[in-house]
Amino acid sequence: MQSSNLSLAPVSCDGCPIRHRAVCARCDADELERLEEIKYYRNYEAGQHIIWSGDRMDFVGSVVSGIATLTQTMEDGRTQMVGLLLPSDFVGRPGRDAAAYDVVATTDLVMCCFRKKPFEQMMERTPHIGQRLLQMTLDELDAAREWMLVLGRKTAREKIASLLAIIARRDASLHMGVQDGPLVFDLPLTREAMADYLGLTLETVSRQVSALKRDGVITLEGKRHVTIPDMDRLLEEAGDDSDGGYLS
Amino acid sequence: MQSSNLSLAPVSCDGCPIRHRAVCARCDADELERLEEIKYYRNYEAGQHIIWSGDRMDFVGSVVSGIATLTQTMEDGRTQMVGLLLPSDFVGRPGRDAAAYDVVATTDLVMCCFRKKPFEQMMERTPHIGQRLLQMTLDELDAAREWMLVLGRKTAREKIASLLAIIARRDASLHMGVQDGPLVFDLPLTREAMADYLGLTLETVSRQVSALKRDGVITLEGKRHVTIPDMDRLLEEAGDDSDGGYLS
DNA sequence: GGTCCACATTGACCCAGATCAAACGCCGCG
DNA sequence: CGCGGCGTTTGATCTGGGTCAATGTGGACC
Repeated sequence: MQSSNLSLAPVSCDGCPIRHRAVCARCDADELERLEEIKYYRNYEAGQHIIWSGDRMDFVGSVVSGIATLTQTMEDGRTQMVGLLLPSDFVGRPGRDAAAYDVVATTDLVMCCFRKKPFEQMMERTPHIGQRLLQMTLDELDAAREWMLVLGRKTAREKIASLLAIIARRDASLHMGVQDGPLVFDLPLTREAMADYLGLTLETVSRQVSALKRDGVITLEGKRHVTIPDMDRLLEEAGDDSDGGYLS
Repeated sequence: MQSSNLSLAPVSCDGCPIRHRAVCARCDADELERLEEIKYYRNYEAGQHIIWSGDRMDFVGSVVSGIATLTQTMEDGRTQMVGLLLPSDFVGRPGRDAAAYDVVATTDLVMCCFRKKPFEQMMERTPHIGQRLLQMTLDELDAAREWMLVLGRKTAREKIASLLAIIARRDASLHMGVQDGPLVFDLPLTREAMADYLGLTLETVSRQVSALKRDGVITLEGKRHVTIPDMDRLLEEAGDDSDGGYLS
């Protein structure tokens, strides 16, 4: 189950895979040095709770590798995912004591943690960190608002198509090969997690994925390996502007 | 229709009603002075479009008085509100050229605008602005995520109750009288706007409002004036944790 | 190779909320 | 005073997606 409990974390920021995308992106060598003093790495296994909603937070940090979900749950068990955390995404909120959401690792995961108090102090003195965090927060706010349209107004089929488009797009932006061929990727989520993201039941997710497959919008190998022969077609199914023309 | 086209805007920041809640909240006298050089006021009438999605933005700014909505619309006309802008809320995104959403005034409204370029430059030099904007953006992100739970998982009745609770709460926090009596306020939204906020049809909104009234959860005078005899009861109907215990 | 278990698919049925349609109430205006 | 329009309510009907239940599938472990 835990293929390796050895730390796969980078030892210093120099070789860090998220060095230029995380909160620390704008920091210079000097600032980085001070960050290193308050940072430490933690490993989590797939399925493990990283943070429980309501818990006192004594750290903030960045996802270095792996994937986690941010979820909210009502007393009766209804669950809504409110964020998907990918490498370089920030976890926690400076200036708040208690966690507002559950954070769960869906794959094995490495976090780069900063002790909260010193990090907050450093934010006061280091504009670069706050500036970068502002950028990232604005991006997340945009993503959240995009998602509100999906949740509030799209049909089940459009929801699934939207999710696939998002995952495909970020996956493409990761291995930045500008090959125009069919997109291929692995779904990092179970059907249930997809349902929690989309405000659906897992049965409906399963049915709509099957329908998209039947209609040739996607191809499946196994349950997780997806091929998208025609991205425009997928975007059409998602109900998005066909031009897809918003580059951040 | 336009009761008064005269500027009701404050002339200087000193007497400004949102002085201590807007982006400028942390600014000192000196910084405020520099802000005043790049600011100007604009008035809008109820119903007027303030910003069209996709338009080039040459300003950012704060709502001084009045209420506006942030909405996203699909080609086929389905619309989803993604934000409700109240006095002190910030409009526009530094570092982005094109507006991502439609902004529409739902009441007569006054905006305090800053020319975008100079504002961005000033943000670089004035940490206080960025810090405050970060706080505000984090709050909005939390609100958006709260809303994702409402959109994705709540029933129509719970959605209406949630919206009423939110409006009641912010209204209470405005006229900070800690009177524990029944809450009373005016709905700032039409049934259609409520529907756009909640991902419902206006008929369903109307029916559920009637149902809450019939069941004594709320009282209505006319179509807009709402009394909430028992806030805990309303929160229960909203499906929220009964304790309501998150103070920011 | 067989068993187990978690994940996934598929089917049958039902209901909350959408859709379509009609009518109400209120206000401003000729 | 009657007219028209907008926001709203209410009713009748339809349907997308939820619910409940059974079955399929593949990988880990004995």
